[in-house]
Amino acid sequence: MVSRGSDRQGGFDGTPVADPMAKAGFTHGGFYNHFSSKAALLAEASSHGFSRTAAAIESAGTVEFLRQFLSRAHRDACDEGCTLAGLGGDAARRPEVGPAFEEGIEALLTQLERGLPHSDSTSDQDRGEHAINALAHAVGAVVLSCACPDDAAPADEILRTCRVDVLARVDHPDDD
Amino acid sequence: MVSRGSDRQGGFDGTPVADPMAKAGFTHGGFYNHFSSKAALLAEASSHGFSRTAAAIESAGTVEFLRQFLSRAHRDACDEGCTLAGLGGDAARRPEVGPAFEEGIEALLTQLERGLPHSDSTSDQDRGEHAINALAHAVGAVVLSCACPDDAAPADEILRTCRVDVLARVDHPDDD
DNA sequence: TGTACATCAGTGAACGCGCGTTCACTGATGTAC
DNA sequence: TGTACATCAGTGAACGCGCGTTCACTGATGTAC
Repeated sequence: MVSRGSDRQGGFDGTPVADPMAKAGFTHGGFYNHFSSKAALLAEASSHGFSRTAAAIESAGTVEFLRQFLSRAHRDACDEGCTLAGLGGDAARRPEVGPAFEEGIEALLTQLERGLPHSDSTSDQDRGEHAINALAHAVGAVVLSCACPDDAAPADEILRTCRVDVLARVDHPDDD
Repeated sequence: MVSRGSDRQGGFDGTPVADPMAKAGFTHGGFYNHFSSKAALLAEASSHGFSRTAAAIESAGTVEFLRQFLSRAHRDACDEGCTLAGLGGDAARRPEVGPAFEEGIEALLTQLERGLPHSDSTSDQDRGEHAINALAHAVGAVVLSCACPDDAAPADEILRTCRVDVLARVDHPDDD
């Protein structure tokens, strides 16, 4: 199994502003030419992350998006890439990102609701519930899987089991 | 809706060791009589948290535990109490807590697997998968709900929808 | 085309603060005799 | 019972470091004339 990063520290508090600046090829001094504060960067990164997720759903399709979301590759890249993975983390605690998250989650649910396969007889309410359940199930799987240490057996099993279940329910939406 | 804490900061990095010491009625100087480092406190708190969760399942029963887990009261108290809520957060990133999490999650899954209602014909594998799916779905629901700002509509709806679904599937384990 | 000036992204040194950690000290408790 | 001593939890001042933020400065780019 691929290691998910040798130094697992990171996170918002664990990442100095100098880091992203250095990665962009600059020194940290210029940071405040672009953001009013470190928290502002988090807010911007959050809504940008939601936009990218929305674009990914749009281009790959809802079902395929869920499949990729529940892949090992996505989980392993989660620390850097996935906005949703930060949901349970410090992001959710910071008031500055509240609007980005509210908007992002709501848009995400709407998009899933539209994109999920449904029979014609499915009510709007059921569609909404399916979207919520699929998203929560998928997010929980990734979060749980990420929480397991790299070499622990459950990490992959959780992901695999939930991928099978989420996709099965999405493909057969009218079982109860 | 009850506010989930006026200052949402907190988290591991956002909580000085002086805080828990003060809450216990001491000054921060004595901290190192009890823990070798701040990280050691996190590790101890994690495994203690898992123990409490295990005890809660034991005393309330699996189904009732899930119901409470997916209640507003539990979500609102999550910042302080729930170990699982920290899963997606900084806890998962710190190597020191790896063992506590691996052990805790595995024990939790075993306990759920044993406690979930099943018909006699259910295979061991299916039982295991049901436990994983229920846990991931429940964790994802709480994490998502926590990530929504206090007054946002989806916060409660996510919780309610997932509670209904998780409990329904747990009560009728043999639908597919 | 050339000169003067404004703008502004980027630099890197410095400031200041929060907080993890250390440490000399105090005072209470227990034990030996 | 009284005395001397060890132990040890707790105190609070101090240390040191990381890092968010500021700031004077540089150099490039654009514009007016």
